[in-house]
Amino acid sequence: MDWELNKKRPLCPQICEQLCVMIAKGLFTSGERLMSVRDLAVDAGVTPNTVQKSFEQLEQKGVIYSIRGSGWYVSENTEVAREVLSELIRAKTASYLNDMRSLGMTKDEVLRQIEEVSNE
Amino acid sequence: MDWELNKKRPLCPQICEQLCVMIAKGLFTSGERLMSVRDLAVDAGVTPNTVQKSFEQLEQKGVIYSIRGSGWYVSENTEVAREVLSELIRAKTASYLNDMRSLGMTKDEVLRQIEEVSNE
DNA sequence: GTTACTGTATTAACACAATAATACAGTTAG
DNA sequence: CTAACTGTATTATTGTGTTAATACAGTAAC
Repeated sequence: MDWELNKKRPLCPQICEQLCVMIAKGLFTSGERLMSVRDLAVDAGVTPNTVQKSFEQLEQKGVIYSIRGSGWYVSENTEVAREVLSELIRAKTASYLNDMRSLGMTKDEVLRQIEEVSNE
Repeated sequence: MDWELNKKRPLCPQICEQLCVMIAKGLFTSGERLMSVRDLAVDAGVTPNTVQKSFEQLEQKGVIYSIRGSGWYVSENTEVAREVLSELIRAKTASYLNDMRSLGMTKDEVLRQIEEVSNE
């Protein structure tokens, strides 16, 4: 699995995001066990510490849960992952639009820019 | 002047961006003197240190220049500011689209999302 | 029951952005 | 000339995200 983490952004939230995407896509089903903290750390090229923090944050949102000594598992309700993802997309879009507005761009100019950058 | 700096993002680049916007908009003309490092720091609510760094970065790009003991001035060619701004907008849009792609969004879904968030 | 895996917790170290407090050096206006 | 402004440089401190190296505790399989 390729994590292609962006080194310019904090790694912890990126791992959270990618896990949500995978659950939302159905790559992991309800109750399924995830990779161990240590294995995922090696796989993603980060420290176990960072993975542990990511898992804890997803746990707090109800996306996954842990069984001490056994592993981390996907929650019964995978809809939670989809909701977390939707909100994330909405927030990132709002942030992007806010940035563009600060740079003096109108909505139409933004849309044109997206078309332009898409065709590269 | 309201700087409305986003505290979640590094302040130095934000000051650079806003200055470019102002120059690009023609609020400052060629050869015009900018606010002093100290005054702008008070105005924007940051340290003189941060403003100094912002100015130096813009100087390196050819947007402004300094006369020691006198002040900072807008370059003769204000087109440079517009180019810097264009590239910034392009980079931010590319980064945003990359994020959306990582979150499993297609271009059309992104466009729809922008319409949706715009109407709030 | 032992071994090898799990999650969990703690402490130290590092890099980066920013703050804070100065100090030094050049300019400009009175 | 001098006083009050400029830009510039230096050093220390803070907060955050991350790495690193352990240690402890629970689970599962042989």
